[in-house]
Amino acid sequence: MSVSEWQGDGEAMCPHRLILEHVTSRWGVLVLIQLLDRPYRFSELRRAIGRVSEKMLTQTLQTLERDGLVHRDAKPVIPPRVDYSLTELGREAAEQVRALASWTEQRMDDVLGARRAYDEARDARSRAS
Amino acid sequence: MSVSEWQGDGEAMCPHRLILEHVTSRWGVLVLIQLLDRPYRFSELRRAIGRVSEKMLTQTLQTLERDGLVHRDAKPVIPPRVDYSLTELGREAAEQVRALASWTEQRMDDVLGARRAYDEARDARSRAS
DNA sequence: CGGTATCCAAAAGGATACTG
DNA sequence: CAGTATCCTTTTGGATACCG
Repeated sequence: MSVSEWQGDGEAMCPHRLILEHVTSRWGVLVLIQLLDRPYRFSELRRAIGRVSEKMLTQTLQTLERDGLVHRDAKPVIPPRVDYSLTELGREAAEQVRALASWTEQRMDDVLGARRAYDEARDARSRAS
Repeated sequence: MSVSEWQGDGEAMCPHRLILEHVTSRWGVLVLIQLLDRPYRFSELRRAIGRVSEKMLTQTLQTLERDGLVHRDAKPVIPPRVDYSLTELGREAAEQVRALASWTEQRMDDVLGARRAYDEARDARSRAS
């Protein structure tokens, strides 16, 4: 499968790439993984993820809901209560994303080591010049 | 301007999320998947991905190289020739990313259907009000 | 509580010119 | 060819105020 096969036909980006970008977006990744645990209320989700603004969380949830990955259950009570959960489609995506996140966690030390080596090599080069 | 400056990522965020963001970044995803195929030269990679500026491709490759995911092989010839390939670490990451991309492709129709349903429901609601 | 609307700052990204 | 450097535009994201 070639990357260029996903590209748009001139103006818009191809749908495949767009969906992938929703799923791999900064907050999309975190929301999907968090919801694998269990359903969350809006504020609860915000606290669980941490350092996400109301605006970005709203935007992310709406995008994921529109793509059919997240189910939004707004209960008509006072005060309002809205629960978010994964659809079956969302669970599939979330599991892929979680696999990637787990890999990242397992291999973090290797990456950090590679970074140190890279930076040291760069510093040595700049001293030599 | 130093590399670490424009690469940003000053140690504000936890390393785990940071690595994940490099791997899932817009161009990072495309580069990793493309390099799963075989090593590529810079311009060759640029053509294969398409619609990526020189600047962004350079930036992405440097970030992935620093994280130890991509190997850069600059041959001291005229004209310059630089080959990029995946490291073992990079191959592991790329395979996870490719799995996610494949899922997206397989499930694209479901997502597009969900979107149509969402938009129609929203339009119906706005007409009713 | 769970949003929306608005404004503003910061970061990403593109175009162009230039270099070894 | 494979980049850097610079300038500029676009997008992203946060802060704040307000609403049902």
